[in-house]
Amino acid sequence: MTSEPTMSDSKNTLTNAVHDLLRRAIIEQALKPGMRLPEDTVGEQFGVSRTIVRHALVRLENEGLVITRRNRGAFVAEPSREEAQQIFEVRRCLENEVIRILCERLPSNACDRLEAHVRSEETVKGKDGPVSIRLAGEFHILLAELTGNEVLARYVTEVVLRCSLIMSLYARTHSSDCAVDEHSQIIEAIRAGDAARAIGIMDHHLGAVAGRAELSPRADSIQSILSRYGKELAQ
Amino acid sequence: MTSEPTMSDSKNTLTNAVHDLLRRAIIEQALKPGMRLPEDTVGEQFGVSRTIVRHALVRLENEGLVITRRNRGAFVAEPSREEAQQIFEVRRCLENEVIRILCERLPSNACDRLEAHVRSEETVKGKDGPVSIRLAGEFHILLAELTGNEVLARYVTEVVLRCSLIMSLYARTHSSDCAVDEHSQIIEAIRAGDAARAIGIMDHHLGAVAGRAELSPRADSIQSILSRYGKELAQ
DNA sequence: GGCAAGCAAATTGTATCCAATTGACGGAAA
DNA sequence: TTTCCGTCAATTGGATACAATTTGCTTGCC
Repeated sequence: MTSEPTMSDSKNTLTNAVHDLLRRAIIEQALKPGMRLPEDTVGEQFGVSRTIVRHALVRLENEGLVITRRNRGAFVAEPSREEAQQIFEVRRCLENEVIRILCERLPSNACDRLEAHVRSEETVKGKDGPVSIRLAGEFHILLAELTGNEVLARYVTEVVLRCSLIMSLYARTHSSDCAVDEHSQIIEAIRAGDAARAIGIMDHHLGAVAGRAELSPRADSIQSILSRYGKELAQ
Repeated sequence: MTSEPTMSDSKNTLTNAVHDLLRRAIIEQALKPGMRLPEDTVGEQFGVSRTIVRHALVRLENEGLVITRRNRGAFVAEPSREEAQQIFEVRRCLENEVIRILCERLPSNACDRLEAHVRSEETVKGKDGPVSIRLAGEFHILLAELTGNEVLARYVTEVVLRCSLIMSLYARTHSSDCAVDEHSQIIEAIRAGDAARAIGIMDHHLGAVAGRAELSPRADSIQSILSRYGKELAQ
């Protein structure tokens, strides 16, 4: 589940490699939001031509991790607070569905895999580094993949990745202590087939994650701020 | 809402144009599932180079409307019955969320726009042509866009389009008579703020749509069919 | 008659090349 | 001093050329 079997693993080798590398770099905050991604710089770095980089960037844009401006190039996305709330809304909806499905039909080895993952999360517990961020996200991705619904899994993957990006932008702290514990609780509830409780925990969990990002208070989009100052200038 | 303002309308003009054109052609069944899409054939047809076509195809692949095989090229997707069920599952989940949101916060002009759309659906009622298929889908897309949640709207758009493709593969009939009527009922329920009823209708509606496609009965993958005919030939 | 190997055609994968657009810098005029 | 305009460097948008891979067919052998 880690990261590779992205449905296009064995094809488009180079494009895929660059795509995965860039995505990882973004999620782990090596590439920070707003940072430019010039095609030939990236290309030289990886020893491939712009063509490859370009294709990778197109994909990343589709995933919402990168935005491109015409004739300006690609930038690591900087989700607005509004966008962040929308993403969290969708994520909650999707993950609740995941829980619902898993409580109905849980694959045999599911709990083992989930618990194994939580253990690996615990080994990096305390360190608030990029690795723990990635692992925390991958727990949810694993959960989605266990449903067997690949479409659902793909969407959950996308939203989770974007949430990682959001947290790197807005979160005050990444203290994942409680998170790991809640992951365990979710496993418990699912094993018991208690959908209601599992959804409750998940809601609380996502709420906590979203809460750690200060999404609501400030008005965020430049235009929403400036719109209060009159529009007369723009002819 | 019709089709253009796809968040990247004014940029990448050529790529976008080809992308939209191909998508439309697929949804309206001008390009049938399984049909090949050679890059230079398409390119010549539209008077652009392979570069453009390829970018468009990458996008379409991300949307699940085409698949590409390494060194073989791109084909219009032929969703398996299993995949189709997964898509319907996700669609139901997402559209229920749409309803829930709309019952809470309904934009002022929403009902007008929805009813206008239903009226335009009624004008082509009876004719089971590609246009009515597209319009039926666009009702749901409009619904999603009215939530104001762009992420949600994007996912709904994707699933709805894929459902159109699925229907063109598996549906016995496209009789959209009942569908249009149910669209009206959904508007009614939303206007009344009755989320439970609206969701009920939507569930029934999607169930009917999914039911019109004979998804469950036959095993569909080639290998699962042929496996019953003995495997002795293949060494 | 069937099977395997090898060759040729077609198509994609990748790199390089030219053109067009953008943003920045600097100079000139008000 | 400030604003405006023109030129220039940098970077992407798009097209073409070459390499690698696959496929289907032909040929020859069993």
